[in-house]
Amino acid sequence: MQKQLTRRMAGEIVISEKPGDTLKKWRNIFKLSQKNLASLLNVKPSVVCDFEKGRRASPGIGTVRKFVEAMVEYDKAQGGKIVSSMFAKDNNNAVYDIREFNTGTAIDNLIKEIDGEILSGNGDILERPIYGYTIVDSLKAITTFNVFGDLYGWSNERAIFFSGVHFGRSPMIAIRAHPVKPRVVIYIKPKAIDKLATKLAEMERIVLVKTELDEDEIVRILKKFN
Amino acid sequence: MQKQLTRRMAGEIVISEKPGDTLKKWRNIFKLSQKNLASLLNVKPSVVCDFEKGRRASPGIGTVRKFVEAMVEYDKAQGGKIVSSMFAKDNNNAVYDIREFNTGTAIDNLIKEIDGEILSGNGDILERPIYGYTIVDSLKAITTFNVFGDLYGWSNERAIFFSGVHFGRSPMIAIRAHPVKPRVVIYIKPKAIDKLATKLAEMERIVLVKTELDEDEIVRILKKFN
DNA sequence: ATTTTAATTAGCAAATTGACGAACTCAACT
DNA sequence: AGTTGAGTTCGTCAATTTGCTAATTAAAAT
Repeated sequence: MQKQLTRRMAGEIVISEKPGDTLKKWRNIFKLSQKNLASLLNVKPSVVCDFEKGRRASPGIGTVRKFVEAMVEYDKAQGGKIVSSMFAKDNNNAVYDIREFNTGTAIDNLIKEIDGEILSGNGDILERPIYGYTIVDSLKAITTFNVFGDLYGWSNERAIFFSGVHFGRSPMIAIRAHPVKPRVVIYIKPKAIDKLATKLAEMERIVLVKTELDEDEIVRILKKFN
Repeated sequence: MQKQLTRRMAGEIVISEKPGDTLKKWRNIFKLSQKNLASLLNVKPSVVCDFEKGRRASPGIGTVRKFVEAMVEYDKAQGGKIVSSMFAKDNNNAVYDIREFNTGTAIDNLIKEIDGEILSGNGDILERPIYGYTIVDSLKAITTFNVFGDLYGWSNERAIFFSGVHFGRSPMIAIRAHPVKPRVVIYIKPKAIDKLATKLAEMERIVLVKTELDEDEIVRILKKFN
């Protein structure tokens, strides 16, 4: 649940030009001062600063873990606003459970364990290892716009660009239906703008924008941002 | 592209009971021996072992980065089989681009940069910072079963359980349509099994299974696996 | 104009990492 | 029986990290 977020945060920090900057980014997202975060960690503010400023070239993963977990824990204690703003409510989620194994498990072994009956498949294909499983509600999986779960990198504080827009209704309806909302929706070269789209945008307090640039140009331009 | 994978790997390693085990898991996925990986990193095999066995309680993020990037680079040099097996082909993907900023950018600033025209939204809401963006093809986003992108934690070497199955056609059709395939599909308490389902499973060389246990029981049982 | 609050910089002591090499186990071949 | 390959354990040591205190700058608030 929030483990997923801590992983995302940790991964981003580790694989980053400037881990310190990324750390700082997250601290800001959680609306914590250095002093504040330091006290959560029982260290002095200068320690936090040293990490953010990159004085430590390669901090230990224990340090990273402490940092991200402290932030998430803190948010949880405050009601979990930040964390939950980054995830859809599990309510309407097609995924019932998802987990990884640390070592491979043979398929037939797993089948045996769950008392499964094989309807198709045989031979050494059954001996291949698998490394995790997912349980989904098939009905929901087909009827839910779970695509939109993919759209939120880590924060709903973001812009979503839509290309191939005809009237601009469908994207806004989908957003309306989805529990997590972006701050900005930008239509790329829309054929037209349906009134309903702007109405929904207003209702959701989302900034709706159109542009006549194409995707490549937008990408090129946005590269400048850091 | 593969940055996303390195982040996932790094995040998993950092936020893990036993980072060494997770490291090992990934090394196995990339089908590398310790010796092999060590030579990629220009260190001796014992170094790799020390990390996997947890002799270092908190290795530096630089070390983690070196490890995961070496593995991904290695795979890339071999044709990128492993990495690409974990992602849908970009061909059929609704997501055109996805990126994060390291510092927040004001909405109106971004709008200005891309020469956007505001159709709805005003006031200080335009000054709020955003931290990333996503570009999607709306048509594909609505018509593609991108839900299934969510189902693949990090590997297609996995089992997918489907609950609420009626005839078992829809899940297999969706899998057939999706570029990434699981190794095993397990129906939980299906009402019936359509012939088409088994036929498709054969075609895709997927092991198709049904079980009469319910989700909770399966979860409980699978907890044993590590 | 003065005081807080937030963030940065730097020197230092203790603890830990990162890497090596050598010795050792344990299967799997030949 | 002997050899190879993969993986493990451990003593060693230079290089780095971790966390402290104290001093300094910057920006907000009284």
